[in-house]
Amino acid sequence: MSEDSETKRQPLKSYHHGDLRNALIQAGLALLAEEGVSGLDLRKVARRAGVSHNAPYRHFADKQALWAAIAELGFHQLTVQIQAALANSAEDPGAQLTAIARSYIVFACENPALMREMFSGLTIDRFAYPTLYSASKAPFTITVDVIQRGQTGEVIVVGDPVYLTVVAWSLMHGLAMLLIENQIPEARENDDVVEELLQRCMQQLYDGLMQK
Amino acid sequence: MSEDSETKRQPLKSYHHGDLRNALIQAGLALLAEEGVSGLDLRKVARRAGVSHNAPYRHFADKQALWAAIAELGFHQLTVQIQAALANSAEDPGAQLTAIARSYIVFACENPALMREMFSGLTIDRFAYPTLYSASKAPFTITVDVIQRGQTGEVIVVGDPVYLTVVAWSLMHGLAMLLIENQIPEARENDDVVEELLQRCMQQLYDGLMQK
DNA sequence: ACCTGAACACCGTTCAAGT
DNA sequence: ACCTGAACACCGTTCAAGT
Repeated sequence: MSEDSETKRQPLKSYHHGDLRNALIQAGLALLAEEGVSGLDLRKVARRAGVSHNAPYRHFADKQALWAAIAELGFHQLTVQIQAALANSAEDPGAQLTAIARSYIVFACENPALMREMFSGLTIDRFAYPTLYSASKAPFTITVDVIQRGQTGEVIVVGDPVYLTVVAWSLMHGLAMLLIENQIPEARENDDVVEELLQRCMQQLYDGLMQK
Repeated sequence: MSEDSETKRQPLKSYHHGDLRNALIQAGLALLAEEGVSGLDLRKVARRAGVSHNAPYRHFADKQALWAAIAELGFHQLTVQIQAALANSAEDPGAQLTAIARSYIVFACENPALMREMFSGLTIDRFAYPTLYSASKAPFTITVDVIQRGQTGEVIVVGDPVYLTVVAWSLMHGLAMLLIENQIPEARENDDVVEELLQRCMQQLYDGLMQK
């Protein structure tokens, strides 16, 4: 929440509060959590940050650019949570993949509006916001690594690790998005059911769906 | 496109063109396809339908209600395509699941903005737009049926068919959403890669990820 | 019933100006 | 450099009124 420990130290307080860019992003995150995607507007964000309605234009070309910066921070937060989960997980690649999927889904359920914003079409043109685009790929890259290590240890089947990662990522992403869209009403407000769904998804992925 | 063959017959032409409600939905679909989600606004939709900017309020409580109606039609179109694909597919449950997934992904890639609108949070409160919510579950229900038939024929593993469907649906939904968000750049504008990804997803789902 | 025109509050963006 | 106030075009919604 307060990432400005060193910038605050200097008495530079240039005109307003030293780091308006960050203040705007934080205000946007807060509004997203409180009011959802439809509550996000530029003037409201500026008001919340305590500046006039066009101060943001000093830091962002337009509304979309601020939205992109918010989404980018979302991807960084998600990546941090995934890495923390991996650090606390067993060496077993199966357990690691499940840990990644669990972080992904917990993050989505705790930040549904942010998650929607992150996957709202901002990265369609992947060169429009290059830092957003590359931030969005970090979870993918982490998963590729885990799968490669699993293959080296002969725990995971052979095959192009990128393709295998697309499969695993699609599964966790789909479950996350269906959950926040409330398409699986049994799981609404019920963490046990969410965990059960996660377990079943991963188990089916590991074992396969077909009768052997 | 033209679903008004019988309403046009009568000379009822009440005031404007007999079925404004439908004309507004069609105009919205067209705008969505042409300009994306951000191009959707109520006044523009009304203009395109040839009516004043508040005529829509005779048919929809507010902007969201029209958006919900558009999303609902999207789910119906998706359902029709899935059913058509199933009708042309072999009896084999594996082939049928792949056919469902292929329709789902082709629909998403051909209508990315509509797909985003369909899963944009409108169904979070699943009682806000009940017909939208029930329309959104049709693909799920169809998949449950296929899986149940596969279990009866002892081709698909035993287990709660609803849970198994959540797994399969998450996988196809996740792949579809990642594709339209351009998170898998190799697949951009390349139908062969999309088909390859689909095949790998389904194969991995059927066979399992782990070394046996 | 169904549609229109005027009106209001509000948003995104621009511009000239202030420190 | 960074911020403000006025201005413009536009949107969502409401209301009184027209056929």
